Amino acid sequence: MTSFMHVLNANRLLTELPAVERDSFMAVCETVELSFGEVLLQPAETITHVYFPIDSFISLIVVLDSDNRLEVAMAGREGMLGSSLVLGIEETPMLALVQGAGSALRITAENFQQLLLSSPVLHQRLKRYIYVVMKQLATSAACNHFHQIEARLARWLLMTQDRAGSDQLNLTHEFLAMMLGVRRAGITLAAIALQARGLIRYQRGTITVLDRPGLIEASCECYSKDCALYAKILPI
Amino acid sequence: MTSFMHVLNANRLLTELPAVERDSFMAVCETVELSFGEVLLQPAETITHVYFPIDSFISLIVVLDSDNRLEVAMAGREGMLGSSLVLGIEETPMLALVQGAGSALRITAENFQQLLLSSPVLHQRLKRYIYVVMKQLATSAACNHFHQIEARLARWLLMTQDRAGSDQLNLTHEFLAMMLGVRRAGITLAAIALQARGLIRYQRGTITVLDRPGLIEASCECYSKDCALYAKILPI
DNA sequence: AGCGTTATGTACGCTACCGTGCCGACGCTT
DNA sequence: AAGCGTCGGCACGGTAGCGTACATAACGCT
Repeated sequence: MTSFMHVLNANRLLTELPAVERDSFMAVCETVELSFGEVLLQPAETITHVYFPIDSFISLIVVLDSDNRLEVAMAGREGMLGSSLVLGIEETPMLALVQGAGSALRITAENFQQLLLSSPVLHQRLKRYIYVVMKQLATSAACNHFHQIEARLARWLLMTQDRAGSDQLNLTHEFLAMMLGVRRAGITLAAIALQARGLIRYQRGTITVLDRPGLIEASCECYSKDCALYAKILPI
Repeated sequence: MTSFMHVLNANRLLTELPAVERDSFMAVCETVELSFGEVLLQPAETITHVYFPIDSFISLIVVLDSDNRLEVAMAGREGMLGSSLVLGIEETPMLALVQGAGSALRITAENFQQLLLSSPVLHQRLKRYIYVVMKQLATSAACNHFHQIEARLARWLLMTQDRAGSDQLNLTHEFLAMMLGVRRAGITLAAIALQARGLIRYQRGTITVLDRPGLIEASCECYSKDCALYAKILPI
């Protein structure tokens, strides 16, 4: 039970719940292991389960067509997958891809909707989370439009590091190119530049963050703004 | 009273409300005139009023810094301004600029939050609206990233025409450049191309849509997708 | 009619990024 | 130890859009 509470507290949306709500939550959730590359939801698919990552994290990707796809949001320990159920919508807007393997708490859509009715604190917190996501989506739109690959790459690495909880990230240039919606060669050039500045080191599918403050310096302000927003709207 | 009902029905989020909810709404709302260029909300400002446009419409703009701004959403007769209050958040994520003069229904933030508690149908409908906006924000991010100015301009004109309810739009290239986050000269070239194809005609701050189907053809699919999404999630 | 203001056309060199394709290097498998 | 698939470096020409600047044209005011 204590260890289960520990698990609950590992997702930041679930901390600080009153005992009653925590018990209800525990009664219906299960722990699952997510593996890298797993597709949890296809765009416009019906949501069957809601996920609260613990040490895994998930990329939310807009698929325009077979050639054009772009990651627009991430959900790790600080977020969730399936938030549209909070709005009463059972379809998902985007492709959900497991980007960091690990565990997550899972609830069926039905149980989740029941739970919301009897858990005002959780419900309120999740609505606030949706606001954060909305604002981040809006900012991302502008960021992807105006900022250059190198700065966006730096931002992306920082966001990933936060969620992975490690300075070693298993990522290929190919994968990064898909996330940022650019050429693989474009990532290579940006990565070379960041490495030359001593901010990262990489070889064959592994990127190590060497100088986090330097990487923040190299990223656009969108990273810091995102962090500040989350801290403001969803404190602790 | 009949005319007031007419006004209520003029905003698509307010149609089809049960009589009780409509009465509560009418009791606290007022009609206001919005003039072009008026700033209704600065980013991160506290929301004092919620607006339901009737024949006006509002641009929601992300301001990254003084040079970089980008319109990411529009609210006309089909939408509202201040939806974050539905999520229990009193701050606004973006700059709200009146882009089409006209009238709107207005409610104070306080009254609006009261109203939501006693109006389940309205509340549900507004949550669905938030979902639509979220998905549109995500799609916009990808659209602005991948699609070219000419297609984006066509899309933007169509969206504006829908909300203005007229094929005559009062817009300068300068203004369009700000909305799309591109150079004024870039708009001029795209506009020339669209005019050469006989889709629009323009002179000194007025753009006339001549061939709507053709313009849809020239736009990216994001326009049709947006329309389809709204129709699916918020029918009638 | 004349004048200032605002809107649009156009031109310049420049940059970031594209699509593609090739090569070498690494590391896993057998 | 050899082989093969994956990953990263690099190079090519091409293009969309940038920043800037200046010229022309329409309108509105006196």
